[in-house]
Amino acid sequence: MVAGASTSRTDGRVQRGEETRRTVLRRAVEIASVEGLDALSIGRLATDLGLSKSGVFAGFGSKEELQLATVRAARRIFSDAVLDPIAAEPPGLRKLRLLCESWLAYSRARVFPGGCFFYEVNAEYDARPGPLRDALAANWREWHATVLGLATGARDAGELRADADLEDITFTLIALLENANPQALLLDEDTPYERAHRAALRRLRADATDPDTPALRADR
Amino acid sequence: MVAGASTSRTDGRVQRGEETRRTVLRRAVEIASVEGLDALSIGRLATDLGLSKSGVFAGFGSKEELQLATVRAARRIFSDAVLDPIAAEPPGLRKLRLLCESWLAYSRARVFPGGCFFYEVNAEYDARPGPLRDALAANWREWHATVLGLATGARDAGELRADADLEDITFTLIALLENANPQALLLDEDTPYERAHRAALRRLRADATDPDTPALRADR
DNA sequence: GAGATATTAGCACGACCGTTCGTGCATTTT
DNA sequence: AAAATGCACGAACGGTCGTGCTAATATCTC
Repeated sequence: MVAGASTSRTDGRVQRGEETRRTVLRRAVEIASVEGLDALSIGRLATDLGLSKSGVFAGFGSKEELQLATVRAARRIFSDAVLDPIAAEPPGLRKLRLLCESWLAYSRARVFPGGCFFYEVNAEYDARPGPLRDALAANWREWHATVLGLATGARDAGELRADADLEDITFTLIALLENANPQALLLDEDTPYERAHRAALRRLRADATDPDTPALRADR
Repeated sequence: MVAGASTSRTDGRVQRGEETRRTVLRRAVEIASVEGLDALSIGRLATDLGLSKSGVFAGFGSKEELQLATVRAARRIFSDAVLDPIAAEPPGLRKLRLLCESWLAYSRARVFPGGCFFYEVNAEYDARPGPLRDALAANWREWHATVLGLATGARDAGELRADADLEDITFTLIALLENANPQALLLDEDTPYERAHRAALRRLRADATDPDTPALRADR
């Protein structure tokens, strides 16, 4: 009791439990990316996955906890899809550019069937106080800090001008990326991704110390 | 019957009906801007407004029709708040800049309590086929065409370079504006509006024939 | 006035919601 | 072998949902 540290070495029961939790969350993340966190319903998840409603419920304790767990699961997926591929890249302008491309590929490839998970749920909860908004705000700050960190790295590497407003650059890049998503989905087009890519490179070039660096060629 | 053209000159009955419809829609638009079109419920609207559920229902015929009417109502409010104020302005770079400022003021002032109505509902329905998505896509195209039209006006006035990519400019401006909204709401900050404004001016300046035109001074 | 017409109210329906409860079952611990 | 643990089940709870029906009410035409 002192430290509930042990479910022995390997408990097949809890292992099975976590497996179902994962199954539920995999589906939950899909639904939420298309229809929002409000559209998550325990009964529907149960039906979709051939489980019992009470079983699904028991795995999370409440609907809100299910929603929070869904956000956490989405964060991991996002991180795997967008951040991991460029993790090994050394700081610099190239890394920042690769991040943009990685993000666009992530939205384009429909890693979440509804496009960017966070675009959807941020819009859903940005004006509704509560634990969900708090969690989403934290995720946002984390994402923002990541981009800002890469921008800082590029400046420290001497590839962005010393007086560049890194916060403004971060804001602009995120805006361009995020906005490609709804436009591509709503109009069923691919061009928004190209425009976002072009515009992002353009913005970086504007504050680059060497606008002719291979990472920033205009390519028309 | 030949032409159902007449509900006489002034029929107090239908007038009263339209009045309640307006009342319902005013509330519906508020709710939807914060919680989305899915969160609209006939019973809730009735309770909120002291009407009967069936009364509200009868005014629209179906939930989907209520949602579509809500979108139309929001479109009018948006147009009044953002477009009307600059309608008299002659085409040119200044008008384009004023549009950006008008939009930012609209989001900032919470014309809709949940920030930009369309940001919310586009995210909600951009991945869900159906009449609602179609209506939202049409609205988007209209908005896009408006911005593009102003950009074209600015170029035709000789204030934007002839070879400027107006589509890219339009995409970028919209992205900057729309993205200020969720960030301001989610983090409860005002700075995103300032960043969006600065970034929009910056983008326009980049393709302006005379970057020192008063409409585009950097102001720091 | 009478009668037509359009808006609103009252009520009931079936479906689904989140949640609670008691139970069965497989696994781990003793 | 017995006890304890943890997951999943089915049934049921009170609510709310959208949507029909029918009746009452207000306003029009005549």
